[in-house]
Amino acid sequence: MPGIIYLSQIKLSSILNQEFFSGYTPKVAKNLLGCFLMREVDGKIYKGLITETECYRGRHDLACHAAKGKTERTKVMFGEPGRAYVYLVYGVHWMLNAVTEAEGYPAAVLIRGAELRDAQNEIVKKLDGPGKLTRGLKIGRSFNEWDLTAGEKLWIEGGGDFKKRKIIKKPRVGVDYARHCKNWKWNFRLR
DNA sequence: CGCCCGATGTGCT
DNA sequence: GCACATCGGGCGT
Repeated sequence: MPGIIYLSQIKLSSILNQEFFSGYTPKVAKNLLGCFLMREVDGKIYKGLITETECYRGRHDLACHAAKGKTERTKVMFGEPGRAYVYLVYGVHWMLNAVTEAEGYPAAVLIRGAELRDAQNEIVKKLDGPGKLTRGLKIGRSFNEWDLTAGEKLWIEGGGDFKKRKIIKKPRVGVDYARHCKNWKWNFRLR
């Protein structure tokens, strides 16, 4: 299992499992802050400390793609938690989401920002924006429906002391069309 | 900082 | 066929 560090039987870092993703989406979105988005490319492992996430939840959420029902594109959001939902916006940018909640309930967390860190945990590059993030980590359509809990190619590991850092809540980005839902403070950012 | 607009897959008509 | 989109880079203020 890649990336797991054990010290005197204490698990310091671990791959997030399906149970983690099966929770209430705003809570999962907040808990993902400070976790590490891991990506393996040609045998090299890259890690990004997640700094910004956004919650999309249920058919009643007009900003959520599932509000328009289950389609070929959105069906993965109705599936099992812990899968990746990857789609294209504006014909240019790939968006990486983690599917959440119980199977059958459509919801996901959009990963909007991360800090690429080296082995010394120093910031190498800021991937501040969902499109920049997928470009920086070479994530594209092939990862749609990817099992993020398997610990291969693309997965997420629990963070350390991130809960001590303050979380800023704001309305979601780019969803002005979503009527009353656009005001919901479901964008979460680490300060 | 704000505005503009490319570039194209998706879903509806 | 066509309107619209979970954006980002570039340029002007």
